[in-house]
Amino acid sequence: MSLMAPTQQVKRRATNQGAAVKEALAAEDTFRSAQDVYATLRANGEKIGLSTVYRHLQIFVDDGLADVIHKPDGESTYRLCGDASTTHHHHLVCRSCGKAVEIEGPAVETWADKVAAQNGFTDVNHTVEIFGLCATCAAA
Amino acid sequence: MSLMAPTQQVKRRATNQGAAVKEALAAEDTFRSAQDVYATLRANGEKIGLSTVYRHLQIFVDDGLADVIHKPDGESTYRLCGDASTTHHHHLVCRSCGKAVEIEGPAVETWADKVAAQNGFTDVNHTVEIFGLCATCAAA
DNA sequence: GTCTTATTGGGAATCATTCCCAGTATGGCA
DNA sequence: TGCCATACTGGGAATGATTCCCAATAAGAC
Repeated sequence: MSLMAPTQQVKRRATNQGAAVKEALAAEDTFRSAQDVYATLRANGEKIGLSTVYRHLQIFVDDGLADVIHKPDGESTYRLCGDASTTHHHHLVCRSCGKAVEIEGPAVETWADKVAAQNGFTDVNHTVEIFGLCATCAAA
Repeated sequence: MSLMAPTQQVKRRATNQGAAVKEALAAEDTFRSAQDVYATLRANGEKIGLSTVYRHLQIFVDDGLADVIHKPDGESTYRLCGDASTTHHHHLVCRSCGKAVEIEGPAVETWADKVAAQNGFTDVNHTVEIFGLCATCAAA
């Protein structure tokens, strides 16, 4: 989402908690809320605080390691994304299980820029999320 | 955004408060938060409660009179939209002043549907919002 | 090992939004 | 025109996610 220049890595220590959060996210290819990740970690016996989970999630986003999407109900959900920072992309998200598929739409990008320019808008970015029911959830 | 069948109007009374909220929204073509609308109304001497503002805003949305967009920070903002219910459209929003321009992108619609179908997703809908700085705000 | 300081976590604080419910006002009806 | 059933109102409590604060803890450099 950020339009800043590539975030330069700040000095950052390697901690168990940070690794745990990353692992939790890596375990599934779905968008998960901070609360959810926290619950999972605790249930897993991990010793970690909620604040810390939020902190790391935010760091991942800042570092371009994770994508965020805000569910319609306002909750923020996170997911690790391979080369998210290098490849701008969007998501097709299952509104039931959260499973997400990365999608690209070059046409959409150019369309967005064009429309913005035509209306005199600058410093533009956009959000495109497609919600639906994945095959699995639809069958259930 | 809803995929339901056109909401059938429930019996609904005409009240001063309801009218006031609608007027407040109609006064400007920008997306405004409930808190914002509430503050404006009160500042304007209107006798109305915060709950009531939220209530009417939600009603407008349900009735297809208004559009909602969730700002990246999670706050919900509302704006009256002429024939929103009949014409599916998106918005180009100024991230500074909230001013919004209605835009259409037939290509985006079909693209979204196609991508979803290819991935086995059903019951699909999507959100597309473009944020930027309008000419006025950019100049300031 | 020691020291500097980033990191942690738990509880308080914030904030938007929702809930609850007794009081109020609208619309229908006689 | 007056009355009644009930939709609407609003203030404060409740909720829930997220942020803040800060003393205790633990990386990592020398």
